Amino acid sequence: MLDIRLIRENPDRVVERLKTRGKGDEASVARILEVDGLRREVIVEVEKLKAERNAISKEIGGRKSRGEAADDLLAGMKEKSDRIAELDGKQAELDERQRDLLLQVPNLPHADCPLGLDAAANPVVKTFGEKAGFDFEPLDHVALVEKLGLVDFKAGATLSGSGFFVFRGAGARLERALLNFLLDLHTREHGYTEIFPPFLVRESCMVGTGQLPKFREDMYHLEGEDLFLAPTAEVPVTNLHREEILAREQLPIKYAAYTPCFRREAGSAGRDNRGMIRVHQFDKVELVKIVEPEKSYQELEILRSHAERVLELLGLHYRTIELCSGDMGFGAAKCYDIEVWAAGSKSYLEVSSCSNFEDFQARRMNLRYKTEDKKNVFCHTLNGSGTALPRLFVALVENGQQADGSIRLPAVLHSYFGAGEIR
RNA sequence: GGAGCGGUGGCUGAGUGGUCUAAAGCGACGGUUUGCUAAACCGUUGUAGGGUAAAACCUACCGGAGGUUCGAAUCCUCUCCGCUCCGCCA
Repeated sequence: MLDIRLIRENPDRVVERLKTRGKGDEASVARILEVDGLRREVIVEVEKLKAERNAISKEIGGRKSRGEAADDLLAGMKEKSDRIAELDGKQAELDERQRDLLLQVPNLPHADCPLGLDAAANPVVKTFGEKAGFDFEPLDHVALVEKLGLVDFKAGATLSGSGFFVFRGAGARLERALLNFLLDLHTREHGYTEIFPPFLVRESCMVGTGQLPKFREDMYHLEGEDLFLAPTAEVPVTNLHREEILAREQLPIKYAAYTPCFRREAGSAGRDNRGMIRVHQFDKVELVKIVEPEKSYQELEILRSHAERVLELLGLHYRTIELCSGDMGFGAAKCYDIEVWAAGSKSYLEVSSCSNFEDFQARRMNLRYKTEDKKNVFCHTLNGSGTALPRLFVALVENGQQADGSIRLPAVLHSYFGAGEIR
């Protein structure tokens, strides 16, 4: 959520920055300012009336306690109170309208963010390794996992519908091995505190991290209960500190959490619907940071390096791209995507998205810290996948395949998996 | 699911309709005194919004939302959260 004062004081700058996203969001700035103006007019009037009422009530109290009559003061008070109630109602309505509008406005892209309207304008900022070479035609993961019995797509469809799958045998074991590897890496070597949160969260948490109110149709919602299935651990983990004022010494806070992620993927029917690339439930280890504002961009670079390290340890070729203004997610001010090469699919798969939200989420969830000079200031929040699993699984399977159909695993996984290859 | 008890400032905790401008204590911060520390004494001490050139100042906030009243921390209704016990349960 943007600061209403920023919009009030620098509307032109806000409009100019929102335009770089290319989604027409700047149109709401004028409406927000209009509501804000009306709102402040009402506030000035109602507070003046309240001050008068308070003064008269106090005088009435004083007289009554001395046993004096106060009828002259009581006259007209009822009308005054009714008018106050009326204006209070009007103000509440305007407050709500203003908040509704503000919650729909995306974050302002950072000044460094490359300008552009879609993925074509995203610069590659780093590449690691090279595409694996094969002296045979590599298969894609669907063929490989079915041949080896690692994943059962049909069973997933039977149980839950399309977009769900079942790991079996060595496939399930590899998934579990990867989770352990990732959590160990981030907690032991990168200094994150492990969190295992609830997978169901309140609406207020979904608003806090920015999924709601705008993206409701992408979320699973429980019938009869006001709970949502978390689409990412970002939601429960970042909201761990909602409505808090943290001590400066607590920062930076660094959390790593495994959760399954639930996404309806409404509107993307037919896209990537083969295999495990785009599914309704998948596993992910997420990294979340809560930091001081001055340090958030430096923390973003570190966060990104932690996600990249996963692929480097696994020996997987990847590229990191910087998202341009028009391709960034709703809450991000700056964002990197990390894409791993999958030799069978012959494509780069997004396995991590590392974002700095600045104070966008913190303002929504009222997450602050006390500065050295005792001011309460919104924290900056960041998160990045470290990493998403099914696509990592795909890359390992496709890049590790051998001519006989077996799969060779990177050395760091051997102890986790209990073997060096799957056959 | 049932019954009961609670929710007040950074913390403890008083407060059953009118100077509540929320007592008192603790803590924290500043000061005086002091060889140093401690003690003692004095003072300060929340959040948000509005307002102003800046101030002054004003408003709201006692879990949340409504209501009663000229006036609500206090009375009423609903609700959320916590704790205890019972039932059920992996």
